[in-house]
Amino acid sequence: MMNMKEHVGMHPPPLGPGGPKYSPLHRHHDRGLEMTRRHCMNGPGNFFGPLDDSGFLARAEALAAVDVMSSMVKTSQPHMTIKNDTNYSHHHAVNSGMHPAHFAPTSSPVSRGLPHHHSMDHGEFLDISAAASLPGSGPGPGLSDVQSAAAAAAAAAAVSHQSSFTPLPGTGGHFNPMNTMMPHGMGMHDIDTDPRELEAFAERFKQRRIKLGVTQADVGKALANLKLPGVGSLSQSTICRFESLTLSHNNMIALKPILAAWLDEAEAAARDNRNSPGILDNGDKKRKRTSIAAPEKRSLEAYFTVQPRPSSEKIAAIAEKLDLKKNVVRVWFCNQRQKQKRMKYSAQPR
DNA sequence: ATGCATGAGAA
DNA sequence: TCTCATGCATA
Repeated sequence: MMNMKEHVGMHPPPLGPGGPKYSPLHRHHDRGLEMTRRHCMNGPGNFFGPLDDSGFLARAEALAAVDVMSSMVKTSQPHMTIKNDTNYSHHHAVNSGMHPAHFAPTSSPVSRGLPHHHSMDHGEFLDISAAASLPGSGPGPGLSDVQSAAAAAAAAAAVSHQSSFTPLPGTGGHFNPMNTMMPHGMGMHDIDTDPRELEAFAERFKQRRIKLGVTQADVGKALANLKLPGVGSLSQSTICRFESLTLSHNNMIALKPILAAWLDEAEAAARDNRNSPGILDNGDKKRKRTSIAAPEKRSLEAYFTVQPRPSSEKIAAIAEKLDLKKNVVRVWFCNQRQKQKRMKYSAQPR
């Protein structure tokens, strides 16, 4: 079974299977650089200063950039503040349910509706009761059993959520979306939204997951198998990002109970040591990814410091100068904005 | 682990 | 059109 999306079918580039590759890799660049750049930026001339090591080349880019910027910078104010996700001031209602397309709802496996201010209630999206299975592809030694057991358990059992993972007292299990502006003296309810709690949980989750011999991808699929209402599968990417806190604060909060539930069950299953066949997946891969060259990326970053939200026209102008498709530029800006909001790099006091 | 992308829902 | 949650593809 493949789970390609509808959209993929629309304009899927001619591509062969890329083949899954894994690299223990590292996290080379970006974030830090990004931040640094922002902090350093003061004037048009400085935007590129810190970045450019090559000199003239970067300079050329800078000039071009300034050109476009000049039109958008009128009353410009170079400054950006790294906004923490506390700025979220809107939206979403809960999950839209899954699509009939196979089992993995790509659009909203979980609930997009994050708890926000006013009336929120959570708990609903974790209501679980399901059955899951795990991949039997044993990566290693003799962990297969554990994995299967874990998966099976997760599947079979329902979940409560915080279980043994949330040592925090206090909120009797309610989310408190508003702690966004508390300097430090949370009073009663930010526990669920407390960054430190999330961080602690993420770390714990990862450690235990590994101990169970389950991969990030396995966890994502197991969640789907649990068939919790409104909760589909999650990708390896998302699990990874959860563990590394590279998700928005709200997203972390929404996912935590779900993952906590899985972990709880998985460990229970491991304890009982049961075996389940587990469904192995196949994977078809397709879609191609466009990549933006370094020079262009640098220019985009420069523009971003000046105007994180360029108008459609500015985007078009930038796209032309950099010889990129307008949509690519637009998406790049969107993604850049999102990055600013990721938990790990948001000014979370710690 | 992370870059580029989609899509639902809110503005 | 943007935001946000997510994912495929890939370094």
